[in-house]
Amino acid sequence: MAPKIVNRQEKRRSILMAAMKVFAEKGFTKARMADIAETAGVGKGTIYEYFASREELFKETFLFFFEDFKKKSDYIIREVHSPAEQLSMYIKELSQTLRETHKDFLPVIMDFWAEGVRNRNKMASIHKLMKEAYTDFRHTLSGIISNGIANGEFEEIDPSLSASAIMAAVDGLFLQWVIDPQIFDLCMAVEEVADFFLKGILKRDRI
Amino acid sequence: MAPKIVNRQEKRRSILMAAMKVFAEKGFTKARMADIAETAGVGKGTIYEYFASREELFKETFLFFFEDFKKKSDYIIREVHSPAEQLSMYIKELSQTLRETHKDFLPVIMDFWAEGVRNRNKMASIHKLMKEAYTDFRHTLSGIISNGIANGEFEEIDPSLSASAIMAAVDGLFLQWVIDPQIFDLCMAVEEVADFFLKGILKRDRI
DNA sequence: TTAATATGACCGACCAGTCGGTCATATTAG
DNA sequence: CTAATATGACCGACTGGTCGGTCATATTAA
Repeated sequence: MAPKIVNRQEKRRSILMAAMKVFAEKGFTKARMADIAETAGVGKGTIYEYFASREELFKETFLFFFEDFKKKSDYIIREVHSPAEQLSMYIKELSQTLRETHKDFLPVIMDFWAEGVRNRNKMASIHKLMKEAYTDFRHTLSGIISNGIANGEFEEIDPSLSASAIMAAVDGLFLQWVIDPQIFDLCMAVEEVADFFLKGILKRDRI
Repeated sequence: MAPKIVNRQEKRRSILMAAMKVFAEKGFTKARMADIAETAGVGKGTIYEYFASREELFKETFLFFFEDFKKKSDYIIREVHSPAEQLSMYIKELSQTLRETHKDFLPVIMDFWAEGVRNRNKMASIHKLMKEAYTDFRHTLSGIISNGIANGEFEEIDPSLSASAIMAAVDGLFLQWVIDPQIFDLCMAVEEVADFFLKGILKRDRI
């Protein structure tokens, strides 16, 4: 019955995609291996031929999202050269990704956070992944800011803390938007806040 | 004919406290009724004499935290009269509450968020509570800001969006701090960001 | 006063259902 | 044929919530 699937990588991928779809619909906690198997069109046992556990599927999903955004942001950094522009593009991309791509994955994103915070239990690895992801974000952003300071575009602010502040604003607005999408449009809100921030750190007068 | 002289309110409260303790240790999802019963020193069935379900226990816990903060913030609003001062005190109180009181309740707070977002399922009530809480925060903050604008302390900014931004910054920094407490001290970070924000909205020159 | 009785708080064994993961078997490929 | 792979029935661990029975104590009758 099982046909001529040959490429293991490909099959692994298709199972992962099915898992992501189910996660998206139900969230990690409520996603059942049986659902994933059915969605992938394979037997439940087959999943375990490709993934050690439900947790591994979850981790891979997290990495998928992270690396997806990373690719886009790397592109921005590479193609745009003014730190101020980089910053504003980066932030915009982040909010758009959250709003559009991730819209359907809300429950999963929340589960990432919820699990990422619990660093005591056996899901510690998710905490580690998330910590690394945030460190990476912070590093990228503070790099941009440092450049801006160096070339005189920005005031002499604390790059790391500023990076944290930007990420915080995006995450926090996202959270409010998720709870009640009526109050504002995520991208607009993020943009306004980013503008305010930029205005605050841009050197007014370069004599 | 009440046989035993049991203060029902008091007992209810003690069970709730036990639940909060267990939630704090394990998070809502992993907290078992059996654990709560043992911690409270009562039989499992007894819990159901006071609370309809595990979910109700969870909701009450949320309300407990929310109302606790609300009390403190009301006091600030009442006692301090300059909007700029109110704002800065309010933010400080919020971050302190998060850092100190809520430190041990991290897994629960994350569960509030995670559950609050899932507004489709039967826990819809948590979503509603959370939405109300956020609306309340936003309302308080934008009220302060409106006052500040009216009396000329602040620039003519959008009170609601500014309120959202402040909340976002606090929530977002909290999140990062939770994931990695090393990178900064929550209260310091919040204070710096708040100062930056205040500097940006304070009217520099009045005539 | 005290014994009989009524009340409802309390309990934990139990139920019914769930789900992640395993493994004996089936299918296919070579 | 043998090895590799796929499968889903099955297992065992776990859990939220229930229910019939118990018993401490308030009430009452004598």
